[in-house]
Amino acid sequence: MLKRNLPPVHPGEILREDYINEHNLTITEVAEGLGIARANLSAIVNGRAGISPEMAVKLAEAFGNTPQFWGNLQKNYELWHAERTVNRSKIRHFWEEWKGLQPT
Amino acid sequence: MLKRNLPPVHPGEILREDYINEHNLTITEVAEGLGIARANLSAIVNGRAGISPEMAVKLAEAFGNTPQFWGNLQKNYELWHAERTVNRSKIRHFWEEWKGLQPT
DNA sequence: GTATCACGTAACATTACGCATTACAAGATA
DNA sequence: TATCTTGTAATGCGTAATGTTACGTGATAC
Repeated sequence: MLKRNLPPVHPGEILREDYINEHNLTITEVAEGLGIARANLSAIVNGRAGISPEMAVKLAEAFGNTPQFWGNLQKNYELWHAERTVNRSKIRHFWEEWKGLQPT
Repeated sequence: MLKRNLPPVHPGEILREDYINEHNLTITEVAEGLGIARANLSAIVNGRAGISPEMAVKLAEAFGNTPQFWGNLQKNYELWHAERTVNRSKIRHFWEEWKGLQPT
């Protein structure tokens, strides 16, 4: 298992570079194709909004991949930031009290 | 790849059954161990709240598994509901216009 | 050269949700 | 009976996603 030290790119950046720019699409064009507002898509690709579960489904439908793909990008992004935000120091380690029952 | 037809259990249910009940813990006890309010944990295990990224980190720290574990449970739960909520009928299939460039 | 249009982004309002605080009901215990 | 513990609901706050509206910029039409 490999620990990442570098912050994962915002899913919106991948959306912009690998799907919009790569295929010479515009934000307006894609927003219309997804049935959402331009402002909404603009916020996503600029990192000012995340990819909601509903948006993940729409993106998958439009770009021929899975909602899991977009959901994973978003989840990894959020978890990476949460891991360095949350103060773990005062959390009780229940699993150490179980001696031999720890899941992976 | 296997398509699930049955709704995934709410992550809070797994938390309650496999971690709290299984080890004879109480909501009060676990909430204190996590450093959160009882009401907060109660809402989660009763399906009235989801597991946030921050909560996933805390649960992993307390129970000896990974934030990814809890994050995946939550993501799968949300995506399953989003898939049957979102109206895909009017979404443009950009990938069909790319002919041979579809990602998996 | 000015007017119009398309495009991208910001501002605002609405809605939903995670979380803390508070209040309440039920059961156990002194 | 009174007090304490436990679980849950109600309330308020902050944050975030979304749609609508507005604004600035560049291209195109006249």
